Amino acid sequence: MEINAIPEAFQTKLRLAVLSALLTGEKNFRELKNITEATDGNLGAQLKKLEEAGYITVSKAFVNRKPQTSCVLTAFGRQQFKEYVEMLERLLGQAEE
Amino acid sequence: MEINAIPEAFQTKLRLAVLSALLTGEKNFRELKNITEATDGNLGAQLKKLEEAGYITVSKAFVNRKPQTSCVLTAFGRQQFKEYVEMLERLLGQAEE
DNA sequence: ATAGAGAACTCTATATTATAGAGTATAAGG
DNA sequence: CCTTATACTCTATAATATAGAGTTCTCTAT
Repeated sequence: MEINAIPEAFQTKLRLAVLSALLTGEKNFRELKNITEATDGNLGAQLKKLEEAGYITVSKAFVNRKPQTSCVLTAFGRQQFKEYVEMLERLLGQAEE
Repeated sequence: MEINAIPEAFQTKLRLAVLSALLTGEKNFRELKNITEATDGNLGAQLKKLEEAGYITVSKAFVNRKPQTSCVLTAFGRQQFKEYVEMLERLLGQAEE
């Protein structure tokens, strides 16, 4: 990954917070809303972007007779996150030599 | 540093690229322009924001009889960069346990 | 049947912010 | 003076994040 080609997924607090939360496993819409403190509309919009970019998978089902949207990080999403962190580590490392 | 309070400095490619470039030492306006491929106006605007936020120090002088703007990372800027990377590492680390 | 509740959406308007690009100030050199 | 180079300021535009209202869907209760 190059410093001039940082994916949009990492360029807002909200999307980054969503990805971070998903690193530790599946989360539903409510959980993400609590974690990020975003409004329904905004969270929905950003989830859609992350899904379209292939970072997460969104699935819908009825759980306890209530609708539930669940989000999981894709292998690609996890990999990109890792590469992003590694790029930053590399830059920071260079500086300390 | 908290995932819900990521500094704005890290929320665009351009500012992040500037900070990254400065990790390895002082850079002048032209160098930053080449590295980031930004326009004069945009680079100037983002440098101003980074300066106002205390991440960098901008100084002006005449070098070889030409005006030269030089930018250096402040201790605060370096520290914040480090904390940002550490936060991401922590999040990534959690996920792998 | 029908009404109501809860979840999560869609849609639209607004606010914020990044960006481009023109114009400007400054100092040096011819 | 007039030109050149640098780096700025200013303004308009484009892009995009966000808020919030309204909608859809399914289940439950009456």
